[in-house]
Amino acid sequence: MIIMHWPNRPVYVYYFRQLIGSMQITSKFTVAVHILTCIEVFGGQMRVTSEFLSGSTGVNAVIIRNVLGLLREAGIVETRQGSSGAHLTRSLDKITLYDIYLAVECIDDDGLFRFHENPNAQCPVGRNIHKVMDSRLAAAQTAMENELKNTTLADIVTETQQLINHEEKR
Amino acid sequence: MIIMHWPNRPVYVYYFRQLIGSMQITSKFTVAVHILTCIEVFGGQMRVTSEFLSGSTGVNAVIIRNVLGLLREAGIVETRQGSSGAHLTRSLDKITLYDIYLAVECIDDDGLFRFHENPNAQCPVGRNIHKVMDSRLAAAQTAMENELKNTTLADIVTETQQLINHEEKR
DNA sequence: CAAGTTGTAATCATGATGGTTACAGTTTGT
DNA sequence: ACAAACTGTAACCATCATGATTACAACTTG
Repeated sequence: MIIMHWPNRPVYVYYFRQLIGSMQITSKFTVAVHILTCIEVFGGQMRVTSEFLSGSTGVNAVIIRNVLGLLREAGIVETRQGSSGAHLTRSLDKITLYDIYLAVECIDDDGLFRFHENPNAQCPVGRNIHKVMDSRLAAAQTAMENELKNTTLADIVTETQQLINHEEKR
Repeated sequence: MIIMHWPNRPVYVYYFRQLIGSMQITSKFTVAVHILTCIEVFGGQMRVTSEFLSGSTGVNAVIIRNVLGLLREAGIVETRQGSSGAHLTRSLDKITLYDIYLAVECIDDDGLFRFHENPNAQCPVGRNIHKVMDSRLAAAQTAMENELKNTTLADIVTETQQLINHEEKR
C-alpha cells in the first residue's frame, strides 16, 4: 500500500499489484505444425507414435501428447487411447495455420498485447488510454492472424516434400 | 541424455535441452504509450516526473524511468538527469506505435513466434520444417507490425482528449 | 547548499513454460 | 486371455522472464 500524491487532488491510497499474465506465442504452435506434417508424411509408412514424434521434434513425448490433445479438442486430428497413429480429420488444404494457432491456444483472451493493469482512474489519461489503444492493438493482432489464414497445411507439406526431394537428388 | 530409436536408422544419442526464450509483448509497450500521452497532455501544466507518471500508470517509478530510458535511446524523448520533465523530440504525427514498439524492444531477434529448438536433423521433416515455416511466420509478424505503423501518437492523443472533453461535458 | 529528480545496479517474488515421473486405461498381436 | 505397447493425464520440478522494490550516486534547481 502506497500513498500517492496527485496534483490538485486530495491524497489517496493506491494499491500496487504485481503485473500478471503473459503473452507469448508458445513453441507448441510450431511443434503442432511439425507434428501434423509428420503425420501426413510418415502416416502411411510407419506407426507415428508420440515417441516417434518426440524423436523428430526434440520435444518431450508427454508434451507431444498434450499438443495432440489440443489438436483433438479442436477437431483437427483423431487419436485413440492405446492405439497409435493419429490421423487428420479433413484434407490438408482445409487446415490453415490459423486453425492450428487457435487449437494450441497461443493467445489468451486478453489478446496479444499485454496491458498494464492498474492505470489510475483518478487521472483523465489513465482512465481513457486503455479504450483508445484497444482497437488499434486488436487491429494489429487481427492483421497477424489473418496472415496465418493464408497458409494451409497443404502448402507446408508440399514445400517440405519439395525440399526433401531436392535433398535426395544431390 | 536420452537414447532415441529412429526407425530404419541406427540408434543414436540425443540431448534434450530446456526450451528457452520467450516471446511476449511486454506491458512496457502500453506503458510507453501512456507515458508519452501524459507528457503531451500534462507537459505544459505541471512537472511530469517519473513519480507523477507512476501515479497515472500504476507502474513503479523505477520501471517508468527504465521505459523513459528506452524511449530516450530510441530518440523519441529527451530527459536529463536531475531535471524533471521529459519532452518529445519531434511532433506527435511523426511518432507511430511501431516506433514505440521498436523502442521498448517488444520482440527479440528470434521473432514473434517461438520455434522449438531441437528439431531432429536425422529426420527429413525435422531438418526442413523450420525453413518452411520461417517465411510464413515472418510474414504474419510483419503484418502485425505494419498495422502498428498506421497509428501515430497524434491519433492517440487526439482521441484521448476527445474522450476527456466528452467526460467534462456531462 | 538542500531538496528534488534521474540513472542504474542489485535483489526478490511471481507466473509461465516445458521437462520428467508415474500410472491408469485402452488397444493390439499372438 | 495376456503381455506389450501406447495414450491420457495428473503431479511435481527447474528455469526463465517480468516487473516490484531498495539503494544510492550524480545532476539540477531554487
